[in-house]
Amino acid sequence: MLKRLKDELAQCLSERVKSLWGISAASLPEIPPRRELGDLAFPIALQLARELKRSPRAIAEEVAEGLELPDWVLEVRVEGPGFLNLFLDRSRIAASLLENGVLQPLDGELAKTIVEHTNINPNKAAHIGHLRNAVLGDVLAKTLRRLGHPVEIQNYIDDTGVQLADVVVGLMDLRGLDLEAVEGIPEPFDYHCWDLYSEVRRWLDHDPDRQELRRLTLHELEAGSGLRADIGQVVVRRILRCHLATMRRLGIRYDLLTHENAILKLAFFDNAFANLESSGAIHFEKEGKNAGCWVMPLAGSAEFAGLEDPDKIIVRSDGTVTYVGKDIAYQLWKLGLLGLDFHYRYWEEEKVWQTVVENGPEHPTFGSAARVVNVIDARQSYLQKIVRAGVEKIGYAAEAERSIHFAYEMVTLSAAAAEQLGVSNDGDEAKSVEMSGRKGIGVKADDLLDQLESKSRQEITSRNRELQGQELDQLASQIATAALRFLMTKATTTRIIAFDFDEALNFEGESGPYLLYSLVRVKNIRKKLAAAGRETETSAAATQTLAADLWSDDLWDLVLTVAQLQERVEVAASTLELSLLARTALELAQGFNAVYHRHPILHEDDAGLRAVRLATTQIFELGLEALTDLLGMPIPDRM
RNA sequence: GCGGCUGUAGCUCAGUUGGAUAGAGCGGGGGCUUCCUAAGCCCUAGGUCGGGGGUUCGAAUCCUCCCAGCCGCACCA
Repeated sequence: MLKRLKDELAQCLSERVKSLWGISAASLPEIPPRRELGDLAFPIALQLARELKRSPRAIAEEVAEGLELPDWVLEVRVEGPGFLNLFLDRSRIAASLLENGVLQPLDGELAKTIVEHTNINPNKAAHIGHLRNAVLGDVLAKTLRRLGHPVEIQNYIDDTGVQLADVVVGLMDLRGLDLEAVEGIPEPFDYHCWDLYSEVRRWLDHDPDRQELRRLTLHELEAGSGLRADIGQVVVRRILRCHLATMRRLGIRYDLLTHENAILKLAFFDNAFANLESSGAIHFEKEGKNAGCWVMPLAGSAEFAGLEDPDKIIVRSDGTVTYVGKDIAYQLWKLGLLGLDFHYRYWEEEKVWQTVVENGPEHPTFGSAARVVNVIDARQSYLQKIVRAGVEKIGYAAEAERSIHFAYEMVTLSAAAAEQLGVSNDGDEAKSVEMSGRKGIGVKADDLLDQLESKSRQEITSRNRELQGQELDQLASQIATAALRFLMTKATTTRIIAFDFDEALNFEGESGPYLLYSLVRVKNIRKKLAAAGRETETSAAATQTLAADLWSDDLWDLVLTVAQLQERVEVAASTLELSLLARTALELAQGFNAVYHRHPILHEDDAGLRAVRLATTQIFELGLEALTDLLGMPIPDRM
């Protein structure tokens, strides 16, 4: 809501400047650092000082003199070097937040967005690096939906790749298991494969002749027939079930699982190839080191300046298609430009749609989005750029523009975490260590969640000794989920997270539990007020009539932050910087906890003070609940 | 070599389009519980914003040159 007020004020000011000096000037307000300076600050006089060759303060004075402003601005002052500061009608703004809510969908009909995330290779347990991807993707999807975008969430399953092939080789050739034996491996199957994968990698490296087994397996996986393909299918199904269960612990779900084998079987690439060839995006190389390949030239585009090899191979000399080639075809499908569709089947046990090769039953429409956001870590920026360039070269410049790579930095293990896991970091005491599925180095997602739940349980029982059983389990799970999701979202996307056990398991300070705790406090206040027979809330109408001096700066600060929520959520969604949501949530909780100690409600006898504190508490709750909802943090009833 | 990211308190990090006294958490020191849950609050110490130069009324933020670290630049994904 504040945004509309800001725009209106900016308009007033620019008209004022125009009438005074005939200059067009636009100035957006900032929030002054301290509340006694005002609620909104326009630096317009500072910007004009040069042009008008006058002191900023004098300009500001002149603008302020006789300035007509909307009636919810109570006072205008010139402050500091020449800021034009405004004081707002606190009761009115608070009332408006209670009346209209704190977060509205955007205006107009919005086009469909596909958010693709998680994309874990189905050959081992998920680790905490995968969690960063899934949490960011999920928070983005939730945020877009809340803003009114239709969103389809996809999870891409590479069920024909080398990683899967290696595990199949491990099961069959290293362990000597048949189909039935693989089915019989006890849970947790993903943990079993985690160990097997690193073991088979060593086994393969040990004797180069064994590479032939991998090649054979890969071939069968791609063809989709043979015992190796059958065992591969079992592995994919079992691992996928583990991954979906892990993600469900975090409240993460998908609309569609897209399987690579369907892309191959349905010959998606053939269509894409025809487009790539006829548009001249790729050509057949007759000589040189890429002889026999179909390549996409990248030279000439500034984006790819300075590459050693300016040509990207799309079809190999043996006729097989590279990852990038398949991904271009898939991206075209997502944008509705391929002219082919998958078949679909509903996976009953997992309650999710997945792509299949044969004609399936009635299904919802998938794909064909106006915008596609691929959540993939920053190491793959180069490949994502090529995919985008491919779409563009075919002639879909606008669609390429709406193919967005949501890049984020990876999760590594802090030096301390590496040491606790017994992983070497090359003798450098302070160095963090990259995780590696191939080497079996990493913290498994379920292990971390278990630890977080155990810690939560311990904290809860130390305060609520009577709690046990299902209720305790649920609270512990909620708190663990919140802790983890907050941990993954509070970091800015450009920063590598060096995962540390102590930090992750710390429930104090800048943590998910800290946020939840402040909301639980609000619930408790309401319970106690009800028990004492007092009003449990202040209505919007009553808030509007509260005397201005009841709003102390600390209460008002909280309201003002909530008033900025809409703008911040919109910025977070459009810039893909979701840490802004987490930071704002933290700012609210910190503000509230301070207010909580200074301004008791239950034990305050003055009705006016009780009303204004209660109104502030309600507004805080609206704000923080909106944010925790976007962050996917469940709110426990007690802690 | 080319491209991307990073460098801010002992540690982990925020810092909106250049603005008012550079902030938070952890850790350190000190305090707060007959009163809505101490997963909390308050006080305190701690800074050459990697370095030099420049633009500006004003620079952590923009430009430029250095220095350091991480990532990427396959007929792997």
